[in-house]
Amino acid sequence: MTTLSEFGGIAATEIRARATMRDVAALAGVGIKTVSRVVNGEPGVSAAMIERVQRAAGELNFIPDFTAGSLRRSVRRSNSVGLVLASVDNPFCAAIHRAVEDVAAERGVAVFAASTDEQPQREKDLVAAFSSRRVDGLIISASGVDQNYLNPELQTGTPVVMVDRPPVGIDVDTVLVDNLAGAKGATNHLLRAGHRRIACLGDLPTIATASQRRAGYLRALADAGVPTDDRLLGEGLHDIDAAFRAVHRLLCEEDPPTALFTSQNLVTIGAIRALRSLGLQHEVALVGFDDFPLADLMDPAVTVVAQDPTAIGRVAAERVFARLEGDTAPPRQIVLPTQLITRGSGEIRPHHGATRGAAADG
Amino acid sequence: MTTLSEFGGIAATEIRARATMRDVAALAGVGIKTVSRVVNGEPGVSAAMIERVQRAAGELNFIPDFTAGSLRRSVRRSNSVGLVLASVDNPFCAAIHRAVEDVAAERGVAVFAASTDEQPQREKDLVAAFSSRRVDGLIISASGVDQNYLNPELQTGTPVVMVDRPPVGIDVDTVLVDNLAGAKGATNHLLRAGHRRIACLGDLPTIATASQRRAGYLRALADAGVPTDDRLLGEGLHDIDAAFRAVHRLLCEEDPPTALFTSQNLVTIGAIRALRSLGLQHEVALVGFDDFPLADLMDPAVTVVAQDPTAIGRVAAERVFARLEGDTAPPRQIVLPTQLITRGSGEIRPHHGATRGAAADG
DNA sequence: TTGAAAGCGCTAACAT
DNA sequence: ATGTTAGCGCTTTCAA
Repeated sequence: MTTLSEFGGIAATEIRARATMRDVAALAGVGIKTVSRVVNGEPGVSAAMIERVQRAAGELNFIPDFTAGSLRRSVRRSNSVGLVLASVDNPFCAAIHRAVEDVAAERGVAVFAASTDEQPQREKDLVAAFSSRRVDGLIISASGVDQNYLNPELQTGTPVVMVDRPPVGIDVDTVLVDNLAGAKGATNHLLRAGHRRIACLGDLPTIATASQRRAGYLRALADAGVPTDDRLLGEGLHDIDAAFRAVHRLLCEEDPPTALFTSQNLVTIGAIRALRSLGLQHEVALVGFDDFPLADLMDPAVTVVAQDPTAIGRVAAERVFARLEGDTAPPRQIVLPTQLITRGSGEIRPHHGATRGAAADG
Repeated sequence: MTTLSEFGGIAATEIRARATMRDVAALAGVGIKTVSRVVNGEPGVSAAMIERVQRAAGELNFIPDFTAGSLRRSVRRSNSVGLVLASVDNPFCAAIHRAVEDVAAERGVAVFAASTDEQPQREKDLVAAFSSRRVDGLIISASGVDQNYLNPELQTGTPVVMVDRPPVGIDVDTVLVDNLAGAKGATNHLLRAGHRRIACLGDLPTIATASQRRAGYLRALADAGVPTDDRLLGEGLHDIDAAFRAVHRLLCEEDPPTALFTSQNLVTIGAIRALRSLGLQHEVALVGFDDFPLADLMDPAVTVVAQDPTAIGRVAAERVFARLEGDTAPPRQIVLPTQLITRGSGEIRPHHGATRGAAADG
């Protein structure tokens, strides 16, 4: 693999310090300001000068230090934004990330992305890290319960946009999905199919989206006059395994639910695995909040309440840049709609008294 | 949503310029260097001074400008790295991203991530953008055919590590997967199940991984003395739709394959959709290169050659930091193994002469 | 049209 | 233990 030759441990290609504007100016025999003008495409430089400077810059492989420049620039921008997500590795977050990147790239802005793993302290640490790098704006999916710590940052005029979860303690632009309506719609869909024993399986109620989805579920039941049953309310389900265990237990108990509403991606997948392990995937109905790749290729295909993470990311990034371009209107809360996508699992009708593999429609 | 009051369009909370070390020094009534020492935890400051400076810094919400500092620092680091991927939104890339982030975070290093969409020009533009922000290192999954453009960057001593695809024109640390062995293993697996007409469906042969996987497929056939058939070689399949169409056509032609080797994630999914649309998912065997979420929940579950993107990202990041910490050994090529995960689709035995829904085992 | 000098926020080197 | 000065690479200001 080593094709470039080496002599006594010293690489054939010497490490050369990076060329500066001064170096380019010296080589071209001009003033440093002329180089600056050429590099930045400022007017008022003769064609001959431009040619001469560009030749020198090319020879030295000069790449201007953007951050050094912005130290003195009047409109001081780092041309970077910070993106704080649950995990860059999560499909929902990754879609937001990509959308943010696309909007930023149009403006020559680079994106720092980082993951909190839902740890409030990490959220703060990341914001501090981005802040000390003087990002022009922040897009944050909150992990902590309180975003008070952002106040100093806000006072400097740095735009902050919250995504997916509403902020607490600060008043900033926010891009959310209508979790309550989506959850209500999902539950109504199951009620319409004839279900009366519908379980709601969700994440920690301290997570705003989880509690809103739960509220939507409860609202739908109440509106339909269907009594709630605490045994059908699962909480604190954070990953696939926890969801699997909770659903498995639920279905093996007395008087199990005939339908499941799972309020989050990973919970949905855990539920599918539990249903399969009991052979109940065609008996017990399932509607999940949040779409996921290949949901349509499952057996049965999975009915979901789809969000549009790309739209969330795009709108959030647009808010950041609007603020940077001078928008001083009061903070806005933008609520994006959800969409119920029926694929099969949510249209299964209730199988009364069936614990496993049983029959008889309601 | 607007809870903070406004007066005549002027926010109640005035925008205050960010505090500088000088401001803190003035408020604390000390020299600027003392502030620097306290902020950076340097020794040789009395407890009383530390207390006084910290109070002033807190009062002004002082956050040091890291980039300004590194301008003068002897070991000049931005404490950031650039990550250039096909798309941050792709599960394989996102897993690499997360692993890089984790290694970087341990060192207080932030990650710029960006997507090329396989466009060579974008690859160059992104490297230039990161370069002008003086990233300490670069991790790149090549989209272009040639990485010569990185030479100036390399001359400055910036560590560059290539991931997933080998570099052309430069000699740097590289983290790859054993594509040839993996593809050969997948093909052998199908041969062992009795298949003789095995199609190979891949991406553009200009993509190194695609051509290596194809080579592995051909090698396996040659070793087994099975003649190749050009009609069974699909190329240039970039997305799910293209793969769907190619596989659909292939299976509807005369003398269709009894097994498929798909050399990439999206191609595998396109193939699954095509098989399903023809009702052949239980007749035609399938082994895909690259694992994907829920592959085990498909019907049939999908046999794959799994890569470990987390390991790729981790190892790549570790190489970058090893170089930054002074490792001057010749560039290394690190080849990570693949793993055949049998789940069902790859163990289907050949159904001779079957075009759709037919029977009779071989 | 061109360039010299000052200074952005910070650290290094050198006082005190 | 604390402070002063110069200077990182660039842009701004202002002069030529």
